[in-house]
Amino acid sequence: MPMLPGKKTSKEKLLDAALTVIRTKGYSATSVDELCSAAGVTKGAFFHHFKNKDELGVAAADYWSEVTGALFVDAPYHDLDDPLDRILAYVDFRKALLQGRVPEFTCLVGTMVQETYETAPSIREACQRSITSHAAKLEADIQAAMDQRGLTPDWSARSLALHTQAVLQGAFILAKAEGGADSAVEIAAESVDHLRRYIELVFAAPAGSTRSTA
Amino acid sequence: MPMLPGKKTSKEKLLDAALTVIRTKGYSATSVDELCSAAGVTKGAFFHHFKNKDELGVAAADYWSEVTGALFVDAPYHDLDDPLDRILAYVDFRKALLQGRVPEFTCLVGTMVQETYETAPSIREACQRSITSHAAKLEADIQAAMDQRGLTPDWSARSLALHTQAVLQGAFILAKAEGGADSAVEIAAESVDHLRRYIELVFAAPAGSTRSTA
DNA sequence: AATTAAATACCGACTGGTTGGTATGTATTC
DNA sequence: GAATACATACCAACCAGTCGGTATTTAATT
Repeated sequence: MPMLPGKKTSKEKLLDAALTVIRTKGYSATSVDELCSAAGVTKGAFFHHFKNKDELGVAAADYWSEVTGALFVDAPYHDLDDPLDRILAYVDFRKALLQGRVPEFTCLVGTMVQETYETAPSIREACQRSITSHAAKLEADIQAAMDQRGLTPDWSARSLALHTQAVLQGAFILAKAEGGADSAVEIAAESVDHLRRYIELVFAAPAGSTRSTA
Repeated sequence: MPMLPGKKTSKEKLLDAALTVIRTKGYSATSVDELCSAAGVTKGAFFHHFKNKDELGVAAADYWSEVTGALFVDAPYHDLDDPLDRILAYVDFRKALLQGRVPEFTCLVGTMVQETYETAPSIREACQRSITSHAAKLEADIQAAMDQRGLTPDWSARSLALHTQAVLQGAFILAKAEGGADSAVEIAAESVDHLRRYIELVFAAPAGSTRSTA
């Protein structure tokens, strides 16, 4: 269906609106009507593209993976030679994204899965896909850094990759609880700082040896 | 209002039901009617004790602070002499609590604040109180451990205390996304393991790290 | 190139059930 | 007797989802 380029379809407008509205109000509190008026489309358009509200939730999670995936692919840190540098640059990049108001830098799938993990299995799965596929890219660099240093710790590359996502998701919750924009950003950023320090330490200190970090 | 001891009032029954139902379905998706039937009381009882649904949300957050506060006060790790041991024992205790099904070990206020931070300021504030007051108890031990070792790092005791809460909240989100009970618990526990390792490393004070001259 | 058929992309009024909340009543406690 | 602690019936607004209709695009046929 090649439409006029630059002209967004109703489906795209609805998905864009979903990212904003759901991150602001949550999934359950977001009504189909509100989504439609935010997107500037009618209810008929909504139910033409999505069988029901849950199917929009799944599509929104997938769309989120696309949008954020493109953001991280375009990020500059992939060029670095040392895999550990790439990991740390990723963390720095995540910290740099903590800007503006809370609904703008928080994670759609982290928000949605909290509300739907028991009541909407298809949405839960879509959110899990989004998180784990993102973590998998990081896991590759973590494994490379471990191999390069000959590290064989009692934790896996996967667990550390998921841990980074846990810290970020938790930082978002702290920011939401804080409320005010500036202090919320600060609190989230400090958690990311701790995460960065952990990664430095855990890669710097194989049993016994000490190494101060730059 | 001293009633027959052992006989729960409608208010208590509603608050107990709120902890379970809201953690399972989220705040917005939990209807007043459902709360009442889960608690075995009528709607009249609900609106006798709470002006509106949001006021129950606030009361539930406060109640959550009471219940969990009592849990941690009774925990055995307070006896330890070394403040760092107390911190690590706290983390171990949090890890030990990761048992059973997801709605049973996840956090009420972390769930609620995600949905309400923009739409219900009073609930957001109650959730913030709950998180920060809990973190404050940990912060005291962290500060004591820092003082004992003469550590003057570029992070504050408060930021590390909040970071522990971020990791836990993030671990809950990962567990919710994972779905299946066993693997969900495992993923959350591994994040707590990383947190414990970070605290050990950051207090290990290797040569080259900042130390005060006192 | 013109005509037609069929699929796609909407539109917006409508529906039946659910929602948070109210009004009015009564039984019990202080 | 007055406040507290419920109970029940009720309501207007809102909810997700439906349905018949129309405009537009694509494909097939002539």
